[in-house]
Amino acid sequence: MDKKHILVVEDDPNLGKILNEFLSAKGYNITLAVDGEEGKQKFLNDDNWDIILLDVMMPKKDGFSLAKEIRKVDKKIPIIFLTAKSQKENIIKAFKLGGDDYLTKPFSIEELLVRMEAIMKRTPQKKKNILEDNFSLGSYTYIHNQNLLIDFKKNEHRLTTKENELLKLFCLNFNEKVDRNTALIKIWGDDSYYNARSMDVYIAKLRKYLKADPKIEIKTIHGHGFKLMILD
Amino acid sequence: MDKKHILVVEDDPNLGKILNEFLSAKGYNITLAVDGEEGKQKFLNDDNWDIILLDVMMPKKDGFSLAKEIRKVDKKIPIIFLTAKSQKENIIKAFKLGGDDYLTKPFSIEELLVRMEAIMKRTPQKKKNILEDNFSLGSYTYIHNQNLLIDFKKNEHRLTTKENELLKLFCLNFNEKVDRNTALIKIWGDDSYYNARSMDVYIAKLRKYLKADPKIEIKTIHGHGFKLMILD
DNA sequence: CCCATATGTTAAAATTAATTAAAAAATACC
DNA sequence: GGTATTTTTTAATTAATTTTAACATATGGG
Repeated sequence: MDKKHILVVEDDPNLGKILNEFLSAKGYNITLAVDGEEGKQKFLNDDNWDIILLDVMMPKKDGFSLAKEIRKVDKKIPIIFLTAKSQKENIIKAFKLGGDDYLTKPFSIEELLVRMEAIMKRTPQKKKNILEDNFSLGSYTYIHNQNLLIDFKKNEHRLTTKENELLKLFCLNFNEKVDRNTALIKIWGDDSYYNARSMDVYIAKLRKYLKADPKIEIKTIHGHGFKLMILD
Repeated sequence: MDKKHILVVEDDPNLGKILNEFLSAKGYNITLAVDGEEGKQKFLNDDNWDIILLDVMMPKKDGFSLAKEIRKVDKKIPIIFLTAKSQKENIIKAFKLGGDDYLTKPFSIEELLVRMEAIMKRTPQKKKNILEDNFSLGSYTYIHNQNLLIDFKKNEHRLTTKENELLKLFCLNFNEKVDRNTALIKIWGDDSYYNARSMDVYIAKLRKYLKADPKIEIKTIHGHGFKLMILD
């Protein structure tokens, strides 16, 4: 799964709910905590967060204190403060504590979203996004940065850009489902009808390249996407 | 290296002066432009910027248009918008254009500073923008400031201006994709059809020069650009 | 079981890139 | 200042890649 994980620490249940619904709908994975203590628990409980949204005024432990504690163990995780007060000193303090942004309530939730995304685009991916140079795929060897797919007889297929991007995406998600939309947006930029048909053409090409090894399969998950896997 | 370079594009001379004095005092190197056109000139004139501050409403070319043009040649340089209006649509637009922050005037200059620093802390250090005089490229040595490409047999290719600019751009982005548009705008000044054809001719010339070492490749990324890389 | 919709396959069309040669423009030389 | 030389651009041809189209087949809900 490559959903981003967001920890939201917010004591106002209304705002919490709105954030949860909106951000979930945008494809994020939300965890909600209702006070600073719980926020800390949940933060420590997982080490897979992509960004943290912190209310400043909260019961038990305020957002600034929590941020300070988070920064002791994680210097890099993006933190955005959400707060009712917006005195200058507070803003400065928020950034000095290592915060990445500071929004004053009431804020536009869309603005929050674009600000989050702006920060995350500058944050290195934590994922196993790196495919080894020589990826062993059944009896094939796949060298993604050379667009090369080599079979056991050393026959080389030089992949085109699109073929390569698609195969790379499948290998990065080996044994996991890749949604049609995910692939379309990542590779084609949008998921229009014709791009979808184009992708189907490329699926066929990849299957043709890979058919020398009957154990390798690009399985169709009807209505959802594909899964590259090896049968045993 | 030492001082960070900031390009400030702001038509209000008072604000320009304040920014200049304050940020200079904080150890930054400031370049001021007073309208969008001049901003573009200065931006293209140097490729060593760390961050850009853009007023939105300006004579000749507004900040959003300038940002769009800047993003054509540099996807990563941080951009902060400074503006009098703060309608929601504008904020969203600013971020969608690839902006990193959006401050509404009048803003606290200290807040601007901490926001700038928050963004720059997430921005990878620009690579040694000045290639070493002797850049080792596979079995070649490339001396960019002498337009010289020397192969392992000490044969020298004297590069023309365009050949040199293109190879330099590829070396500065070694192992990374260089978009066609980026190259066209940086080297030819605009990305018209004929300039694109001209660039293709130069790509062929460079490939010819480099073909003595089969490990060096200028890889085509169809629909996007090129990537200079060394195979292993 | 039927139907609407989604996917598979192949071929043709459209777009984009590579290559080579010739024309035009810029520069250097006398 | 005019001519030779070099550099860059334009043009024309070929090749590669991607998209569109047309038709075949499969899937799952009703």
